[in-house]
Amino acid sequence: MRQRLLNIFDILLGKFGARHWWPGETPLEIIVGAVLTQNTSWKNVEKAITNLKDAGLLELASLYRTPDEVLAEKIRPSGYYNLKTVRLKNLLKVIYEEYNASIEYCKTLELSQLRQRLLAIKGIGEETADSILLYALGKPIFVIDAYTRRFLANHGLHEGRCTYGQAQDFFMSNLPADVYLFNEYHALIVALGQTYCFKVPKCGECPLRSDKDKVRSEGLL
DNA sequence: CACCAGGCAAGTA
DNA sequence: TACTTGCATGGT
Repeated sequence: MRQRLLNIFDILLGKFGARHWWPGETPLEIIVGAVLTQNTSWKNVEKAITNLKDAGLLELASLYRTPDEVLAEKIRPSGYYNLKTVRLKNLLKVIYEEYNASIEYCKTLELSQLRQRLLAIKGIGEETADSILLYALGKPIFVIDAYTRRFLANHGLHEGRCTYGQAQDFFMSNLPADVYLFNEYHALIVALGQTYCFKVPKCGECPLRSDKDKVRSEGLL
């Protein structure tokens, strides 16, 4: 399976090229994007990020002291704005009070301990935590998302439905713990999903949306 | 008009 | 453990 996964990686890399993820210039921008993109299209998140940049708020101290009502208005385009305002503040509070108000300091901390602390924050689930760990802090952990689940189901790489942890274990036990590889692999799966758009029906028992979509992406792989 | 998008938490059974 | 629901905007 290790060779199969590495082979798929090479094919995807050849097809789509290096993705240079995460789309964001600074670790803070990546962290903010990770929260704002929860169940939301990246296009809408871009509008929100632009608003924050224009207002000079995409900086740790500014963001932390901005009143909730103001912050909510800036991130409005990303949806669930009241919820996400609280989630961002919860996260910033931990960075401020427990991590020396420094994202650089966070990078020096141990992966599993940091992950556990992030998951304890209200509004930070597994995908958001892992996106932050991998893309903002450079920790070797594989990010699982909706695209990745469809990818696994469509290509029969994993039997039936699996939990987040099972999907993550699948990749991490079959690949070397390499930040570059995890970074690029996840980004390439997203590129594949966005290109072939293979969805899984909510109601159906079959994990595959349609044979047509499966064949299209299988033809590539 | 319906449905979806790079989730998460809280409630129910 | 396994559903269900609220959260909300913008694009198709």
